[in-house]
Amino acid sequence: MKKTDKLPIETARDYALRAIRENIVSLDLEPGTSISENEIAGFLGVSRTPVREAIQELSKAAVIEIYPQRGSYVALIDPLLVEEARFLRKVLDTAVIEEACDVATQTDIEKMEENVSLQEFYLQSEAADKIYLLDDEFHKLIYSAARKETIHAMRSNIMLHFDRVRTLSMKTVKDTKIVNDHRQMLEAIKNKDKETAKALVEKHLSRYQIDEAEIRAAYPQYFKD
Amino acid sequence: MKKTDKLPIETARDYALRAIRENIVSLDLEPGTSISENEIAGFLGVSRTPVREAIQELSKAAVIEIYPQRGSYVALIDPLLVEEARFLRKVLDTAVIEEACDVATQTDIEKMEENVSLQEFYLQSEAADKIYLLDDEFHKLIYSAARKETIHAMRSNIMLHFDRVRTLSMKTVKDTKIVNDHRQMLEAIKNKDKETAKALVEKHLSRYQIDEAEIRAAYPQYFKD
DNA sequence: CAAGCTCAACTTGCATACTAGCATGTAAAC
DNA sequence: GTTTACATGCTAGTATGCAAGTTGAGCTTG
Repeated sequence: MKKTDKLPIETARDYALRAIRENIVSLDLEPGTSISENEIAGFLGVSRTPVREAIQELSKAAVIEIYPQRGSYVALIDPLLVEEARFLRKVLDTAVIEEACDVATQTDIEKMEENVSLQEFYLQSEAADKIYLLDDEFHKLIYSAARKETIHAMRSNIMLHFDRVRTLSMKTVKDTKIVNDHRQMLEAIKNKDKETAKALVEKHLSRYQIDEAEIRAAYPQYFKD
Repeated sequence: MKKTDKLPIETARDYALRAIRENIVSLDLEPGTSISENEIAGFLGVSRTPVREAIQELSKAAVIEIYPQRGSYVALIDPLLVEEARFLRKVLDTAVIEEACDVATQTDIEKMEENVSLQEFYLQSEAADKIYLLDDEFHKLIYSAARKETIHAMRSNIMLHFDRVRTLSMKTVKDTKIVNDHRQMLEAIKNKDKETAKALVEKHLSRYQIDEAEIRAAYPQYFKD
């Protein structure tokens, strides 16, 4: 597990949640790893209570399994849950980008424009981690433009399952294509072209699906079944 | 706030969550009411910790607002959030019932059959509360048939906003029509008729939308803005 | 050697004590 | 009468203690 510093603004609870979540998505906490409230509390320098609350929340999202009086474990990657996450993302992203085509304001579009430009900039600097963050931010901006921020927040927990696979597939999926997808999505929204936007979402998601079989073969110990 | 007995199987945390949630949906905890961890802990006969965890979860769903060192309040009904919940439900229910048309097994259909039959039975006895529970159960069965149980679980939190309005509109929406909708949905799934199924979902949801303006006029103190 | 028991070391669930910050009422100063 | 300082009592955030249960190592005993 890797340590992150606690930001001054966040509570101990939010800090613990962020730290654990980041480590799960990055796979620094490997699927199947046992974790304990005490251990993490000590590591992060906070007490058990905020850590406990963070673990409780992640167990709701089924990325941590709690066995009372025995221990807690980072859940193995469950292909059925990954599939559910992918289904949810496809259905929601599609519906939301359509809505964004209808109601996005000039301000919304400017924010997206700035974001995609930054992506294109970092593409040249080959700063993959920056692009990763901007990627998340871009999709969030679409939800925001569609006035569906709460849905986006709700989406993020189940998406953790998808995100772990995304981490594993990062090496094979080209940033160039991702950023290009985003640019095209933005143009579609500008043109209020729903059909193109929908098609782009599907194409975008399919990029991560291609090599799941390979990933599973390469990291069998991470997977359930 | 109304008291429910703690079920032997559930933890104090689950008990607190269930009790608070039920009271919010039923509006026995009215929108705008201030609540405190201490108060509820005393009322339910558990300590602050499980109550606190329950409140934290509900604050994530934005039905409780926490102001640190000041207090927590049952959120007013926010029309924008209600709209988001309705949007989410429409998008998801539609996609999921389509999927159910494809993959529902005979066992799934038998469970739904049993549920709808019970609804028709209680319709004659005019047991509205029973129908309410069966209603929720029926929609859950559809998600289950589509193998989208986790999405359903995730759905339930944001749906609280919608459910509060549903409580207020219960008097005007006729159970007869609801149950009839369910019967027709089940038949559509049996016939694998996706188009009819989708149309039924939209019709079904529109029933609750009709009188939002009236409700808002009747209970202005419950609404935000 | 093998089977079974004991017990220590863990785990999470829950309760409670303590801290820090905010709101409010009161009393004193002007 | 108005304002300001402060005491008081509330709040949630956090730390910690205790209870109850599981696990596994190691000893005991047959």
